[in-house]
Amino acid sequence: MLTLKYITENTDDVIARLGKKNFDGTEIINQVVELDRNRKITQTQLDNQSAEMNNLSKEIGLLFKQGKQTEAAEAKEKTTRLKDEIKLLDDRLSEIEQSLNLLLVQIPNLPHESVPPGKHAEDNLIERSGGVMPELPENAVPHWDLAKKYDLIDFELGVKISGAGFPVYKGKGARLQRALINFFLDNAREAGYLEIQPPYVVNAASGYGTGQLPDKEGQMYHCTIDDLYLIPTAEVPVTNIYRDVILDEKDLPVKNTAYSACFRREAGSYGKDVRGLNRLHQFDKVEIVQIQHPEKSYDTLNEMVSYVQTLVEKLELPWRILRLCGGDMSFTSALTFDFEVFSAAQQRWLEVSSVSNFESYQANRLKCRFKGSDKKTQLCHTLNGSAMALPRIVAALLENNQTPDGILIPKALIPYTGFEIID
RNA sequence: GGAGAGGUGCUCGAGUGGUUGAAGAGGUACGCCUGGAAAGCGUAUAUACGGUGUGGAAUCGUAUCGAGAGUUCGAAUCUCUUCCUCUCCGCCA
Repeated sequence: MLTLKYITENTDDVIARLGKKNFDGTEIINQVVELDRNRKITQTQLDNQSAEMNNLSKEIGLLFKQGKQTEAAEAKEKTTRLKDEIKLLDDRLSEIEQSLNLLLVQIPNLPHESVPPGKHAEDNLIERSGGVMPELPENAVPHWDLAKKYDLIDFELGVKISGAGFPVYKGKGARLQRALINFFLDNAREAGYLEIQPPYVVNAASGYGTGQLPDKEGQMYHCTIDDLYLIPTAEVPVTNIYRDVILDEKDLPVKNTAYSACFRREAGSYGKDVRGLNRLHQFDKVEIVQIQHPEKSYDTLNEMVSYVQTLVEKLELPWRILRLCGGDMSFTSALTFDFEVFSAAQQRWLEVSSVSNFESYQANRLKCRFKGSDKKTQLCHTLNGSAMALPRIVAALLENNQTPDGILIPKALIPYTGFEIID
């Protein structure tokens, strides 16, 4: 969430910039400013009363020591009134802080100045693109047919065991998954990321830390008996490593990567758009996370985008990078680049990665700070990106590389799969 | 799952109702000392919010000793709830 300080000091600017996200913040921001004013007044009053109380208590202690019982008893009586007032003020302060917090989590992050205006995905800017569009054989088919033909992925079996959206990978299909995971992890490690293997379930505090809770609760699977949530992405456990942490400036940037299965309830629609691997309840993803000094976070964002680009290039997929418009960006992001690869048989661009700079929005909620040589603590900037999500990559690989003889594996991946063709 | 012990600052560790935000030690930083280093000596070393205030600073107040609630004039210290850790037993990959 945005910091109170920033909102109160830049009120008009905040409202204006929220407009780019198609968010009318006039009312809510003014409420916040008003509440904050109240908060300060109440806090000051409370502090003063508490100080008086503390002084009185000390006096009483002294009086008792000196054996002045009557004076002590008199002083005691004075505290009754103070006590009531303190209780009242304390309650009021908690109420104000609660309301404030409730409002703050409803305000999205401010978009970076380079974010293009727009409301929908069509308004996103194509930043750059690359790769070669494949020429498919006449009888080319979408990946769900290929998966069946070569017995790589069994969607019906998944339905039997779990439900729709939980595919079963088999044989070379399963090996391809494993190969891609290792390929992505190895690349990330070589790019300087520390590999992490996080828990797949998290507690509520972690859910709040990265903003899945309270508003997006329905998107996560919830184990109610133990009040734990299945992670929708490794971002959640990995980022929460740094919850309530004060880093040393010289430890920045922190670069972490993690593979995890990702679980999404995603009450989505059915049909062509979500067929096959396009949308799943469980899928595999390698995530990259960086925590960076505020002054360097946009350089880091570029670095991460370039890194992801090397992945799609090595996989020899036609790709393009979109700079998301204000309306298509996530709630928490300041600037987001989406990667899409072209899935030739479906004739569609599929989103395979999303790389974002959250600036201090997420860090503020996490209380992830750093301390520099000037001994001041300030909020870090956090960034993350998928590098990458497997299902759509697999869809594109299958579709684009189909030949009459079978499906060819890109060169960079062969050391990982141990086979060159699926036939 | 049963029985017991415990959770204090960056770390270890003292502290069982009254200037204790917290002794002591270690670590770290800076300074002195040294030709350089070690040792030694000195100083500093939590966070948040609020007040006054500044070029930067500074300074005062409040809260925080796992978390939450309570008793009390006063709680790290007493009570309750809850979370977590450790030991023993049981169960189990």
